[in-house]
Amino acid sequence: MADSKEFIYPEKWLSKASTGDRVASELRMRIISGKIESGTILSENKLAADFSVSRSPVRDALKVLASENIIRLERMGAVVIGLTEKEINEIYDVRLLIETFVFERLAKLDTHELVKELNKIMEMMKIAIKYEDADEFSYQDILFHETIIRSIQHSYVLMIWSNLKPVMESFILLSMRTRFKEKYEDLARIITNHELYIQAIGTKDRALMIKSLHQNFDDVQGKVDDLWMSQQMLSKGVEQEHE
Amino acid sequence: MADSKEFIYPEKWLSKASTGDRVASELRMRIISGKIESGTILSENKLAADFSVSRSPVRDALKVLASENIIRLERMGAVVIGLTEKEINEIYDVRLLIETFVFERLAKLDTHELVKELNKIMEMMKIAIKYEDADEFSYQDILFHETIIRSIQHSYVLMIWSNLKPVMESFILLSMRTRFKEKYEDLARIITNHELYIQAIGTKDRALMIKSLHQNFDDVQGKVDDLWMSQQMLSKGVEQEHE
DNA sequence: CCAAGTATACTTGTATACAAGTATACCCTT
DNA sequence: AAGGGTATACTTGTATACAAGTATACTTGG
Repeated sequence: MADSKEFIYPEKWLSKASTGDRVASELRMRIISGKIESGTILSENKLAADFSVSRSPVRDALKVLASENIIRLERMGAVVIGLTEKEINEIYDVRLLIETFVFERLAKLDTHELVKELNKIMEMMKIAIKYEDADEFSYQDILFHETIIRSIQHSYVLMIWSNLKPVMESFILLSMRTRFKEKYEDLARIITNHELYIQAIGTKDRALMIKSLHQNFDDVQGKVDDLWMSQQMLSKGVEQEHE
Repeated sequence: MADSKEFIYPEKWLSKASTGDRVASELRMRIISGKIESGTILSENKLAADFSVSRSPVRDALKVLASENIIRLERMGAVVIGLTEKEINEIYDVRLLIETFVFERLAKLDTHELVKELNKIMEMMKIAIKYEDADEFSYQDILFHETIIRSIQHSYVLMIWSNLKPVMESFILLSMRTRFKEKYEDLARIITNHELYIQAIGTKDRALMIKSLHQNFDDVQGKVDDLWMSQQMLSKGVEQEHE
């Protein structure tokens, strides 16, 4: 899978991944970042040639991306859907839905171990900030939420998360990379929000949980939108003057 | 894909399906019905031989079933998970989650067309009962809920439904087939519940909606359990005397 | 008889080949 | 010149071939 274009998905996250997974991850990033524009028609043969692999892993990748709702498989070619503001809002609807569900379950469980685990992740996130490692920060951020969701051991809620995760991951990865460069001060607030979330879980304070959840979302959503749009503009070849 | 064993998934639902889809549908039915026991290890080669197809469609099928959480892909072979009572409860958790979400959205929309559409489906269901067509009844039942979910045009909620649907479909299909034979009187109550549901949507009466939803679930869940277990027992080779 | 190492018979993942179907473009006829 | 039909260059879906890795079983040495 050697290729001329540089890859934007972290190599280190693909240590044990199959070629199909690699193609899927990279395509996903290119679609979500806007490098591949919404509406584009992807051909299995063309992609196989681009990535220097056979059609088999490409087919696998397209199936995966279709199940994530960022492309649509049609008779002739796969049509790129991408992430518009509408889709981003929808994703957060679903996250809100499952995370509140998870919280209700957690209220009935012993959350001691979970809180400990989450605190560990927080430490990791802080170190990632210190060393300006946007990818690592994103990884831990995703892991944070996944840890919470896994803790209730609900296979079908976990299934929803698994379907959402790759898109979330790409989205967060891209926005964090931008923030680490342009809005470094945002990160402190993200940390604070997560700490509120942990506190809510520890004390089983529903009101606090809802608050931190919304704050988290508003933060990510509202503030990110600008970064987001600017990044998509950027990728569409609109050159920015200010060096 | 000619085979000695008879298929339990309705042929007519596969009119335009690929071989991979056919294999997936049939395997799903066999797993959920208990014909293939939980814990069984499936091999791509063996399945390909069983269904008289190549490995390609079998691979596709296994990937689909894995995404539905009824098998688990491992290093050597795919392990059948199946549907225990735990999974069934979890599925209904998720249905409750998304259907209540959908209802909240519907409260803000004009539901006139939707109600009309749902009434049409109800008529179909009644006719299916009249002609004792369990498969058609199941089809319309699934369609009923899918129509409601589709109506709010939320692609990511629809995605959740799409992931859940095949398993739901198989489950409902199996339990309806049993009911049409053994508990024919249940069907009238199902109709009543659905009519309540339509009424709730028409009047946007949340309390009524919750009530009919729960009634529907309690009905399907509580009462079906016996049928269910008996059916699974049956398939495990426990021969019943009473002809 | 037991242990260790090798050989074998599996497994999955990727590549390639082939068949069937579809849209496009070109050519021929009117 | 315009319309219809055919040819072609695509597309996807399935089958087969091959490579790399893993568990099991057997054999061989102690």
